[in-house]
Amino acid sequence: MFADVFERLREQHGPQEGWWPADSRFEVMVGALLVQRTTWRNAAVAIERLKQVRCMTAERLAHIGTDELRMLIKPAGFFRVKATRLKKLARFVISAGGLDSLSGRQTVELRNQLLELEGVGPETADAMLGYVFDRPVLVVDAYTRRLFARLYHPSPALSDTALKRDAEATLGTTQALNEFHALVIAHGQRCCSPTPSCEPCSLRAICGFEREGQSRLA
DNA sequence: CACCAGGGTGGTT
DNA sequence: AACCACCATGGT
Repeated sequence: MFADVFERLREQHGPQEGWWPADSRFEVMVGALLVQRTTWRNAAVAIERLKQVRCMTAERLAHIGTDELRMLIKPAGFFRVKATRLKKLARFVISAGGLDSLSGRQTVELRNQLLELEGVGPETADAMLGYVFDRPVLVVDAYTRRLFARLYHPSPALSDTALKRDAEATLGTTQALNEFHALVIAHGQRCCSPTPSCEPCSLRAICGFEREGQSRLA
């Protein structure tokens, strides 16, 4: 299932190497928080503004004034809660002894510690594991659920943990799982809108189930 | 104008 | 466990 979908997505949208560009791993962590429930476009503006004032480091973020931080990240939306969460993230990284120190921990333990952070749920934790700590995990987001709900239709949708387990067992490597996530988003942004409109889409048999009656791969 | 975007939290039933 | 309101800006 995952290998087949991966092939078709890559066929249609091309390789997604170099997705999630950033100058540092810490910048990826910041981006993972800032992009929550907004577009990458808006999050990128906030990221640029942080870099312009040299605040894209754990040390600077931990000490910057909350009001100033709020103003800087305002374009990303939810700026009050996100400012608080960014400062807690920065303090966590510092107290842990830096990202290299965090990298030495077991994956399950690291994931649980990320989940303890305010504002870091399952998806953000997995994004950090995959794109910061090089761990082979599937990031399950709204696009992923929507695509596979349509794929399995009319059968009931798989749980997030079931999707993760299958994808991680099938695709295996961090690179493949990260690229798969990028492909799902690229596909979702073009074809799999909330209201299916996959006319030009080669995965139309999957996405257009409402017009086709049932989903199918063949 | 309404709706959506690469979630998460806290409260209620 | 399944809902709900809330957080807030910017594009279509």
